[in-house]
Amino acid sequence: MTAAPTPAKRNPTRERLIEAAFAVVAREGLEAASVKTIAAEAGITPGLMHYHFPTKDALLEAALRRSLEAYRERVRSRRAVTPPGGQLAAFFADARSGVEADADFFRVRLAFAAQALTHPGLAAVLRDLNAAATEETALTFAAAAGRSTPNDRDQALAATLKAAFDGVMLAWLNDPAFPLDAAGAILEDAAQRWLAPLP
Amino acid sequence: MTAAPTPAKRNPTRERLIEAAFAVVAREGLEAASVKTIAAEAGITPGLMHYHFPTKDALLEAALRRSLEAYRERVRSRRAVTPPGGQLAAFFADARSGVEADADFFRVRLAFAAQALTHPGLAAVLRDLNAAATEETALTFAAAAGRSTPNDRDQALAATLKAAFDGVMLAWLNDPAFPLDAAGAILEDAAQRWLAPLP
Amino acid sequence: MTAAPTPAKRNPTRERLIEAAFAVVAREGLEAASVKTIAAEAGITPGLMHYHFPTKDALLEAALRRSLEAYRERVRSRRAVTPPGGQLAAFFADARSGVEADADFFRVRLAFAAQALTHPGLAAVLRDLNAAATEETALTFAAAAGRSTPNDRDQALAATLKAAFDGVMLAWLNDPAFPLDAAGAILEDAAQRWLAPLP
Amino acid sequence: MTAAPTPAKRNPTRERLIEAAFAVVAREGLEAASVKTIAAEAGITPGLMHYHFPTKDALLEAALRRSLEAYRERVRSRRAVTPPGGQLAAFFADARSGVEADADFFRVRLAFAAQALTHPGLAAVLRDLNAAATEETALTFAAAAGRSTPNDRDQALAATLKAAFDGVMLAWLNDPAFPLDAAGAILEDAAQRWLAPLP
DNA sequence: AATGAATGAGTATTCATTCAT
DNA sequence: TATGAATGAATACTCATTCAT
Repeated sequence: MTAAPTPAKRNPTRERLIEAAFAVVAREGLEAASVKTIAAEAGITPGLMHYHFPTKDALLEAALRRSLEAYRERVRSRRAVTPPGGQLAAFFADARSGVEADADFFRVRLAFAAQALTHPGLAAVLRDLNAAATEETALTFAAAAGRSTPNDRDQALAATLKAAFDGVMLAWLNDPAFPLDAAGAILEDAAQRWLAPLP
Repeated sequence: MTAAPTPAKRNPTRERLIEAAFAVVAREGLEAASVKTIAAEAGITPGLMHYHFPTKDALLEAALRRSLEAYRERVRSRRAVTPPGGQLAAFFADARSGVEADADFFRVRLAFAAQALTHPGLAAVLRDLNAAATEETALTFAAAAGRSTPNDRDQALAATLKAAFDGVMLAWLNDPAFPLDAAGAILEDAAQRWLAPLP
Repeated sequence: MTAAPTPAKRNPTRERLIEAAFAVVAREGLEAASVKTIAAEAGITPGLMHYHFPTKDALLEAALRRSLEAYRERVRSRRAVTPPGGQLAAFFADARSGVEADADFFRVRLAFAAQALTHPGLAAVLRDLNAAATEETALTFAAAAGRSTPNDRDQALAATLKAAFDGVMLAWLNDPAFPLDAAGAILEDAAQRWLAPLP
Repeated sequence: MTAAPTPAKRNPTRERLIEAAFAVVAREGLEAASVKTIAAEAGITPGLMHYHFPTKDALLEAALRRSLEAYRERVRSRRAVTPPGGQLAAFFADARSGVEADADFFRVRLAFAAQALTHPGLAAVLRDLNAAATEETALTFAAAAGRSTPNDRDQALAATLKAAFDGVMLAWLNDPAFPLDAAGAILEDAAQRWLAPLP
């Protein structure tokens, strides 16, 4: 009895294209992500891209979707292994370590976010996946506050902190001198205060 | 004795080009900001652009610089008219109202921020002007805390809040359902707590 | 003893391809008749086309040949059932009704006629099959004039009327307001006068 | 006092493009009329074509329009110089000589007629210009019959003969052995009979 | 007999830039 | 200052064909 092959094994060229698109956008930006460049990165012919994807934009969207899903998966798996009580600290440690580890991911997301301002289709993808990631984060905060399901405050906090971290990433990507540690501390304070308001 | 003419009067075509570049990027994004489109917006011929600017990128950089200077000027003039004691509240009211009022400015900045990831020249411009804007904001926070010059904590807070607001902008531009009011409250809390830590 | 299978039964895929090519050319024109489109119409894979035909042009030529043979067959069978004396009237009634009934056939022929101007191979096919169809028509005219074999005048009349009807088709296909009835009457007059010149 | 420059002198590149498009379509067919080929024929760069015409189709349409206008002008000027009474004979002599002289023009028209079956825009152009040419021919027939303005029968005859001649052209272009003289005689008979029906 | 993947040449179009006037 | 014409390289995408399976 043979196990079902993974998607990557079932269609290796398609996977290589998605990874190549991600790599090129992360390294050189969306502007440089021509079909020719992506195909070269994937080691294939430009024409073949259009066999696997109807359009260059379809490939880029697939790459964005894939990278955001991977990000969400990382957040989820961290939550699963973190003991109750340390959730909030773990989130921040995580986010801050991710700042350095996942620079490529944020770079790609920034590129798409800028593009999305004028591409409604892309904007919808970003919106959907941001919502999913925010929901994931809200669960973390709810758990930190001892709730099993997030309430409105948890949702708002999750959306705000996610957006704030994105902004911090943007600033840090542009200027490595950005005070990352202080930013983490400030935002962590904000989260704690919001979750447990003073009497 | 004749007064020095304003820059706009001294070289009206150059000014029109800068304004047109800003308008096109704000409305249609960097991708659509071709020389042809910008020239049409300015009411001139594409060829003439190269008389006033050596390259298209030089024009775009000028437009970015101009828009950031305008932003900085707005922040500065607000600080001048705000009575001491209300500085912090004013900053937030201002930033939050600006969220809606200055959407074009943020749109343009986001477009350039994405571009800057792979354009060192642009990145330098953004870095310089971001630093200036942060400095301006730090002065506001210092004043709110009764200091005449900002200390390190003021600087870090200014950098963080500026970045956080940028991220909130990004999220809100992508999804109008973003909880803008809650984000403002959370970040204001963070600022107050940071400026006046509990004993 | 088994009867010989019809061509269509002997090689159904090949037949489907020929019919699909005809359908696509009739509906969307030669320009749109790509291998991909024809294969989709036939419900097969583009690659398979090259198993049944060496090139795309060979398939198109087969489709043209097939459609002209079908047309010739229709003319022949009409002649067989038309009583002597009514041949001429039948030919015109037939041609004029064919104008509306066989629009697809004419559409395809027009497309190929244009193509044939620069494709000697196609031109030869059209020449051969036009000659056969003209011969068929000449027999009709000879019969109408009481001759068992066509003479030169019958041949010339057949060639001319066939060409004239083609031109009328072309005009009518381009502009449905074309006076089809008057054209039929004019050409019928011409035929009668030519077959039975005044003394 | 300088005379206004002719259009050709005022914009020579545009004119060269129109002539080159016509020449390429006449010589090699619409299929081969790529921007690259046309530009090479005109001695310019492909990119420049798009400076003078928004689209390849716009250029081809201009070429078609120009050639049909030239044809109409030829018909008109013949009518002007032909003495009354000889109009009909002149028309046929003319048409038959045109068969050989204007082969390029007919070739181009056939190519466009085939294309027009699936291009509504082109079809409209052909319709308009065919109507104008038919109107011109109807004037010739009316004059031959001693009328100053064409009646319905003149119109129908003009439309029919024009279409019939187009069909004859098509046949003759495909097969030089086509009996052109007989066709001319047959159609001339038809015209005379239609214009002056027997009592 | 049939598929799906791959290629390489070809398509129209856009672009920043140059330059003579 | 300003224009209009011109270039050459780049763009996404299509196509007929090939081939291993």
